[in-house]
Amino acid sequence: MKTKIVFMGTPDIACGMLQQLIDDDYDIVGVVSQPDKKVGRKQEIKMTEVKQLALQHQLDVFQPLSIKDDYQKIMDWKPDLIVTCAYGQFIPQKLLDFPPLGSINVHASLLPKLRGGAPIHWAIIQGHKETGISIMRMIQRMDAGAVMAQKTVPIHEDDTTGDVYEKLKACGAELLHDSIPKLIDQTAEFIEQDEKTATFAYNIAKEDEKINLDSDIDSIYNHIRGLIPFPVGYFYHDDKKIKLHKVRKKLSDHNHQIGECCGIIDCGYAIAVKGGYILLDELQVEGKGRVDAQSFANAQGRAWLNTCMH
RNA sequence: CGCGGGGUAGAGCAGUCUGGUAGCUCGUCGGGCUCAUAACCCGGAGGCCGUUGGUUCAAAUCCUUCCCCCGCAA
Repeated sequence: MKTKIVFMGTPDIACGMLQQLIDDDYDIVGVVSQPDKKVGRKQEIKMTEVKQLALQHQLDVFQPLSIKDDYQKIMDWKPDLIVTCAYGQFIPQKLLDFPPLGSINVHASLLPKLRGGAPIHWAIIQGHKETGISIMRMIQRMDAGAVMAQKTVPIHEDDTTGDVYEKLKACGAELLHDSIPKLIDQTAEFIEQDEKTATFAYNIAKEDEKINLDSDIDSIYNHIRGLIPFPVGYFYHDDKKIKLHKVRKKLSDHNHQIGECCGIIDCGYAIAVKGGYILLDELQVEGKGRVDAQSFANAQGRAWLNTCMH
């Protein structure tokens, strides 16, 4: 008899895990996701990525506004196991304890480091050289349950959050594929996390997206690439917001002011900072479209030469 | 009716307030210079100035209809 699983997740990365469960042919008795939200200027209703994938496979989808009191339906599905990944709500202990095989979570960091909602972003912003996937038992405290499996993934110097995200999505699916059989045959070993070394990676807040040009070049570069492709970092020119979609860095001595626009260097639009230049390859001025460095330099960037970003 | 910016040559923009010859940088094509070049010089092609209606002798520019793109807020 196939193991009955309820999957709970919301954004795209969770789709990697759900897809793996589908490929591994488990009996997915239901999928739980956050309620659909209105997005964009037109406030159109958008289904969560997990819901879209679930519907493609004719799976039952449940979207409680608050799962705190609204989870009877999940128990009615009678799962043997609950698998979550980036669901977005705290799940009641009663529900976590309900499945015979328990409830596990796939988290994109090497726990106990970077507990929370944005582990990939913060791993890069903080300049980590590696991160990974952890699969652990769910408990009430966020990402604090005993770990049963971990796998490390390297972060290269120029990786963006998008790059690492892709690696972790694949890595997570693989680890999940290997882990569930161990739960089923009771061979899984759970190791408690060391609370003393726990760190946190809370969701990216508005103020986290503002790039501080006064920092050193590595911190700035890490900060920017950690926010690519979403939500994207920015700084200002006068009162215009400049979004940074694609950048490089160039270590170099110079006599420019911090934030000064220096025109095209190595095919990128150069902004002087402590220790070198941030080379913008793709940027976007508030109210305008996304453009490459050369296009920007042809008009706006030319007018801004010798003025400063901040 | 949430607030705001914008639609002008293949790309990025100026010009709009104050109506009167379609402009800049890049690309592209041709020619020149050079040992050579992504450099430099000369020349050319390429525009219903988003759409509808109006005002005017005359509209990219002023008023109006609709469409589309973007930033913010949610």
